[in-house]
Amino acid sequence: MKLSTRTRYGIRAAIELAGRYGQGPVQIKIIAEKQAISVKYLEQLMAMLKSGGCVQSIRGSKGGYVLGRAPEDIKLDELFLSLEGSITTAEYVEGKSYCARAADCVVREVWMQVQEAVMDVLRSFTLKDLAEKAKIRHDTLNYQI
Amino acid sequence: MKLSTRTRYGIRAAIELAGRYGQGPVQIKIIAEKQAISVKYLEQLMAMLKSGGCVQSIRGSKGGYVLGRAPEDIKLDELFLSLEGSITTAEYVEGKSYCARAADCVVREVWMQVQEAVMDVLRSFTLKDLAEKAKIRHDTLNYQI
DNA sequence: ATAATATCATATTAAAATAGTGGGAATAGT
DNA sequence: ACTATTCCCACTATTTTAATATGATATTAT
Repeated sequence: MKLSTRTRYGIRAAIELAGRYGQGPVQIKIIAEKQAISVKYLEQLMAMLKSGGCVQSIRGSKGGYVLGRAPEDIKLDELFLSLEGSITTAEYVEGKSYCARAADCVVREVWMQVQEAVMDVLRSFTLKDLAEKAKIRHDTLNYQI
Repeated sequence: MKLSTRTRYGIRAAIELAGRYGQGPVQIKIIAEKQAISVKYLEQLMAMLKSGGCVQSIRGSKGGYVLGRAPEDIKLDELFLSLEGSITTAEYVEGKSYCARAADCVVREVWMQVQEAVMDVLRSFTLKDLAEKAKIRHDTLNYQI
């Protein structure tokens, strides 16, 4: 139950897209460079985000990636699920007939609550929030405003 | 960020101990049998729980494991940390000088909140709670009270 | 058309974490 | 002494993570 770089990279990439929202497609190599992620690895992460519906792609020359919706409408829980999946496997939490052992059955309720709590926190952040915060810090750091 | 069997098994083993609290040491093979976990694997999990201070061991014949404290004083967050460690690595969340990239720095706050939320949920459950619930269900299932 | 620029798809690899297995030493009760 | 138990360490197998590599496919520009 460690946080994977997959998820960290993926969310950072999405923040990068959010920061450039409305400025046309952003190429993977731009994101990879800015966020210090391998281009080929990032390709796979973008594919996951795309499957999840958070981002869209434009193929061919001058193509790249754009957010599927406005940054203020994309919350982190959605990105997280696209990249990481549920923290508990579907069979485990959602499975109905899993109460063979009583302890197992009881603990299942705990994990369901944990999962809900995680999702609640992630739902409270939008890409817009994070992109703006990152911008402010970035500016502060680099240009000493 | 999937839930590992290590943690699921470990917590179930602790519930088993809680259900037998005050009845002397419980042998690993008893727990393993009741909870359908490999004896040798469980040995390692018990060692982790022991290091974390949640359980104590008694060596030699008629030995076994007992809870380190009363079941009502042991909360799940403690067991979780013993088995799984922090969901984010210490360097990452607790590291101070990690703001090389602005996006990274901003997202760090998210993971800190996630971690706190998880711990809050786990802190709201004691082993006594779970052991009792498991017992009730067990009885209901087996003896049709 | 052709070339250039992208994503897309798939396979392979390396390292780490997870999930176990096995053999015996140390310890305590009888 | 014998037995039952934890303890310790090493080993293995499987899965996941984190890439890397190669080439196909789509789109635009010239």
